Amino acid sequence: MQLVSFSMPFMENVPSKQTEAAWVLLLRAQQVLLARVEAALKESGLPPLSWYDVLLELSRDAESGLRQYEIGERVLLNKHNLSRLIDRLESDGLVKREACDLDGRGNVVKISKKGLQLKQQMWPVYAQAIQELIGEPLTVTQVRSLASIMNTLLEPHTGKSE
Amino acid sequence: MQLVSFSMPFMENVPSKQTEAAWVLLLRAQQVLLARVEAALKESGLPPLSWYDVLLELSRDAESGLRQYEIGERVLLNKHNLSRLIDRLESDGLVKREACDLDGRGNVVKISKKGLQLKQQMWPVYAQAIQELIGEPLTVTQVRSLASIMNTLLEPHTGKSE
DNA sequence: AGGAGTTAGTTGCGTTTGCAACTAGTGTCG
DNA sequence: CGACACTAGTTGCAAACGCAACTAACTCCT
Repeated sequence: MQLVSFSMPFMENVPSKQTEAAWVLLLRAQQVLLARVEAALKESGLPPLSWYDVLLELSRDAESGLRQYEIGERVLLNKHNLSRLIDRLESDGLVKREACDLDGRGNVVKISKKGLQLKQQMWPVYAQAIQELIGEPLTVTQVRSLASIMNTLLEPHTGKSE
Repeated sequence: MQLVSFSMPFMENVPSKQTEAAWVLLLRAQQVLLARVEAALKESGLPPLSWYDVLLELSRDAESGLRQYEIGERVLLNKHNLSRLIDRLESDGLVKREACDLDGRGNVVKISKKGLQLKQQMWPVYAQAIQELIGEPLTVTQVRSLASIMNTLLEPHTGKSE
């Protein structure tokens, strides 16, 4: 068997075994953690995480409200799904769509009293899950390291020089 | 404003700001990365990642095949969805269900020639995406750190002592 | 042996997602 | 102004997912 320990130009795009392993672990861990969070919410009779995400963003601009596309940007949801997610939130009385003066096609979404209540009701459950799943198993250093790595992954250009 | 810098018993379940931030970043990063991988596959006219996952596991036991529940364990997919995922794979001729001698209710799933081909066709696209998304932006140390942290998250009991 | 409980896998149903087509209002540039 | 390109949001349809109910076979226990 031939060992190739030097870097070969035509292999540049192949991930190392370590990289591959890290990816697989990231995939699995996120999958498991997310499932646990969703399970915790459901166990408490609460709606899924995506609802919280939207409510949280809306609560940050409770008076002025947000355009749908703004929510989409913050929550990383495409407009098709968002449109219907807001339908559901609205039909549950958690948010309210209002016509937008400045832009006749769009609308402004505002969170309602009930929406704020639900958000506050979800937070403790969510918070406890985060603490159990991230805060407790990891050291403070690891938490910092995790945040830093995820930041790099989200903005690859701030990463290592090539 | 009152600053609380010492640990208070009744607040144990609340994540620190850092923990919360790390979780949000993890959520977002994984979401973005996964979407990019799926997009890369689709761009090349290839099926979604979940197909690769299953084909990969099956290729590891190509001759003997795997029971469905075994696949489910490895790929972290519940049986409901798995059953239908295998339906799709089978109707595309990528895998084949065979009656199981040892257990009359179950069946053994084996990968086909065509399945192996597809798997090999998907790998370069997948591999390049992993390299671009993980390998390139991160240093070797970060990759190792990422793997270690994800491992800890998957098996909380091997984490820090409390 | 035989009945209770358990496990493997499928199926039906309602919800959610993704994709593409569509409406309607905005902006731009001649 | 008026044609063209663009953006915000909705809707229809097909695929995928989650849940619960179901069949069938295995295990255990007496």
